[in-house]
Amino acid sequence: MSDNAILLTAMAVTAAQEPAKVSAVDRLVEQIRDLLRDRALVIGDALPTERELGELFQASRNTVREALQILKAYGIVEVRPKIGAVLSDRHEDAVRKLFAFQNDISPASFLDVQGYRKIVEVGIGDHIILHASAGDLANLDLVNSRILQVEGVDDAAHCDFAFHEALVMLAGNRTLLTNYRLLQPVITHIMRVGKAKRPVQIDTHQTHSEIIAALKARDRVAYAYLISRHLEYGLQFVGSENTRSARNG
Amino acid sequence: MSDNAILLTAMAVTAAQEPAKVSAVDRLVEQIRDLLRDRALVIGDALPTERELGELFQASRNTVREALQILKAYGIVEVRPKIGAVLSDRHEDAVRKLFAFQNDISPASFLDVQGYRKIVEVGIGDHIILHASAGDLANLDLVNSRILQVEGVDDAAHCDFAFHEALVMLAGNRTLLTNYRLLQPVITHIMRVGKAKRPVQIDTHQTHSEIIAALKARDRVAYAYLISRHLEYGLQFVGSENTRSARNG
DNA sequence: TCCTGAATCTTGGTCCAACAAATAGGTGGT
DNA sequence: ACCACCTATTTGTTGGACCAAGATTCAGGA
Repeated sequence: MSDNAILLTAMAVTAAQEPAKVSAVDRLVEQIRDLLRDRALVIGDALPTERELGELFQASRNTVREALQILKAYGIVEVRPKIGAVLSDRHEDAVRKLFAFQNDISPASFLDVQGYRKIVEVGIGDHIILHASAGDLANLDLVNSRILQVEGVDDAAHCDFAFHEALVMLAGNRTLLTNYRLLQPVITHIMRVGKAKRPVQIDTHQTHSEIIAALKARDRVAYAYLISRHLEYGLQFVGSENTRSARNG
Repeated sequence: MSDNAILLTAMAVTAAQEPAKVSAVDRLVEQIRDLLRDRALVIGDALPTERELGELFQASRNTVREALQILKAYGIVEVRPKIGAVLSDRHEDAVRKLFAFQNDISPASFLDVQGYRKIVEVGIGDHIILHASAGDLANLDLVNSRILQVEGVDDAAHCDFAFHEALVMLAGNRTLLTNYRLLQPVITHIMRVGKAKRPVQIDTHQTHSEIIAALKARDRVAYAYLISRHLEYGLQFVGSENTRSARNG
């Protein structure tokens, strides 16, 4: 139940040193979060109206609105006209958006992200080989087959990502999966750039198939080799790509 | 009826295609971001005052303030009384805070996070062994030695984390390091819980030393074994640990 | 001239009142 | 029972007001 409470307490302790001088807006953010917890609201439930919140916590409606903007930026609530603020499940989207914000995409970060993927996707090989069921691997085939059925560069990139995401899923670690998904905008962007140079759906599908085959054969050396080569292969197409148009969305 | 349905659908489609209806606050957020880019401001530079921004973009000061709250939540700007909004480098902190928000801490996620660390910290072994200089490894010794000089559980946990962070740093991948740091609150919390049961600074220092020795010997098998055992060792102390709540004020 | 300290001015923090826009929910007609 | 309309409520946005704190200015003394 109060797992969040534990975390919040820990965060508050680490972020101590604050001499009690806190703005009304920040106070309201905390109070509204407490309200959510106390009332045990679930996704979709509505908060009190802005005026009610203001009266409840002795604050002006403007202050309430500023607090709600923060909660909204955090993906905790969505505000709809006439309805008011409702509890949202957009945390992960908010985190992803915010994370992508800092990654101003440059050729250097292309290399860096691919290096990250290499560490992760090679590293999970052992776990997949030891724990993945035949059904899991068949599902990989299914996900991989989708890339043959799409046309645009955009869809192909998403299918490509879906395959690698499915791989990471098989590692059976939620933390890793969450972190990997954070990079989705960057990774799909890399894939788009690569596929824009030359449409290689069939090649991609073939390479993915070989990777799946290595997993089915429980051949960890082959898997590590194939996935490494696969990730390095994509790099040659993102050489000196000008990506000044890094808009998030 | 079907006519109406078709009409409504068409309207919905056109409305969806056309996101021209955007709130003034969101528009301001974009405009201010454009302003930052156009003026090529650097960290510490000040934005125009709230009143000037309002006049510049034809918006009320309250609207400007709501936009600034969002930018502040994103860690892009910090607002200091009398100075105004200044460009901030707290973006990573904002991401970390937001990320920690969604990750509840439960025994299950303790296990999960340790599993993540195992994948990552084992996975980077090869790179460290291949690329780390003698100076890098000497620096590891230095970081490790600090754990002997602190007393409290809190400081010990931070030193412990600093060592593992230094390890990840040696992987030479910024993306990985950023992701690893996202978990800092959770990881240090795990460490605190473990160390609270029994203070083991000397043991920790000894184990870290053995890990460094394996790296110095460029022995990848020994490294993988030692780091795995080290991470698994910590798990036995976080069995059913919860009750540390006690809400702060 | 240079330093100092007080007066002043600017700026963010908060609140209030008002209006516009949107829509949930009721109301009445068919 | 269904549908179009109306109303009241709620968010969206604006302009203005005041306060406290800090930056700026400026006068006066060494």
